[in-house]
Amino acid sequence: MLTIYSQFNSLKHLSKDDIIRISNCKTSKIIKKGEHIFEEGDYLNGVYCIKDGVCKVSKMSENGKNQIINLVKRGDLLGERSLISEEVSNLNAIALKDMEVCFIPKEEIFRDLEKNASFTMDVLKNMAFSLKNSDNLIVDMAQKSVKQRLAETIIKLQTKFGVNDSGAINLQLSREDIGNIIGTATESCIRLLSEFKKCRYIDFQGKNIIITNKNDLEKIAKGF
Amino acid sequence: MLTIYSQFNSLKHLSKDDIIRISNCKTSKIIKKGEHIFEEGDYLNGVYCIKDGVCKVSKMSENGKNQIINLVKRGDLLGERSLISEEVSNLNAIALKDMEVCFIPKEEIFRDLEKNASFTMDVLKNMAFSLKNSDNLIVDMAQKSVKQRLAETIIKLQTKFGVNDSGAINLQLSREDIGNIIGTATESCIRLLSEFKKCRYIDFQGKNIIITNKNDLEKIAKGF
DNA sequence: CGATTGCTTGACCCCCATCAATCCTCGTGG
DNA sequence: CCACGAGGATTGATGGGGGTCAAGCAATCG
Repeated sequence: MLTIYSQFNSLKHLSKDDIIRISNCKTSKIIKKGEHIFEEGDYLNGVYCIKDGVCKVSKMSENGKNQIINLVKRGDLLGERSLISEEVSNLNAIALKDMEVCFIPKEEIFRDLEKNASFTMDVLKNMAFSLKNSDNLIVDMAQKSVKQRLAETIIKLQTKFGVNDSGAINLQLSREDIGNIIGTATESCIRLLSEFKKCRYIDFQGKNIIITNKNDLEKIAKGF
Repeated sequence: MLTIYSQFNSLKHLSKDDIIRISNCKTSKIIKKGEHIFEEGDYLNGVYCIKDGVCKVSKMSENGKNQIINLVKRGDLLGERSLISEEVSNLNAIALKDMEVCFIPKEEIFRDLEKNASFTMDVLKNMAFSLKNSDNLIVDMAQKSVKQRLAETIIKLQTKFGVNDSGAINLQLSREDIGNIIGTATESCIRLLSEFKKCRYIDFQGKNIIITNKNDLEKIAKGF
């Protein structure tokens, strides 16, 4: 459901000097859980490189409902898209855990884009990859039931964030957030989660989710 | 709703020589209405440049339902995404009118991408633009009602394809296709269209749609 | 001129949004 | 240390949107 895989990890194709230059950027920032990195309408004068933590990337619909488009974690870049299209951001980025982010000014990025063909190609490939994921997400949103989407989302969350010692998905999400990922009301989301628990597909550790029957969960995601 | 605007018109930044070289490509093909240009799983050894006609780009969901992701017309490129990520296509492209397409082999595109920085940057910008549209579409699909999506789609179709002499949207779409664009059953789509007609927001010329009250249609699209 | 395909309308019912009430949990201050 | 308040989680009740099946109608085509 979510574009789970690490996007925008384009830095790996930069030369060693480039990486050092970028790592030494002066403006490394701490963002606390719940604070936003940027908001819809902000002009991003660069991109953010996530050194640690996780944030949700979301957008308000015209109906006033919130939709989470992506979850971004350590090693990902943030704001690349708006920078390239040279527009204000159309998305909000809010920390789900305390974060450490490093700001890379526009000029440095564009310098790389101009001089470093393999960096550009890599950005291009990541963008192509994101685009494919977005297209898949459109299809899922349009055609799948809430139950299917929830099952798929749980699986993808585990794939992306892994599990802790108890086997629970290694990311703290409120029920509301989960609802905003799959595009449904919080209550519907809760009801389905408790149904999944009754059927022993999942279990809880506090609010966190433990997948106990991945097979059946996958079947549900595919519509059985 | 749809990503209506011309994407992938990256050719404009190519040098004159490049354009001539590309225009002289030998493999120009005629595709008849209803035929497909490529299918899910096809390996695209290049991109298609649409010289004339319109095609729908769609994807089957795991439920077996069809979702139209985009409509592509004269001047657009097709298959750029799969080429860049060097994967088989995840989409189907089927002609809605008779088409003339020109095939540009992979090697030529990659030659341009390597040598022509402004071409690459332009591809990048188009990709960023597509990505933004896809994100918006995700939000719409997740949060808006079918009625809202239909209203929005009608407006965008008119913006993209213009109107003919009678003021009807200049593109022949079956009810099923419209349903597949907004992600709903054909019957629901028909019912809403006839409701819109009763309310005098739209009218029909044969099967084609004429917008008679764009204002109210826009209000509906925004949720009033 | 049958026959196939697409359009339209009706009936039915389930999924899910919404509103409301209660419970739980955790941080804060007395 | 406890009381209390606020925000999140949960459960119930309810109604409407829209999916689905079915039947009739229009139109296009060999």
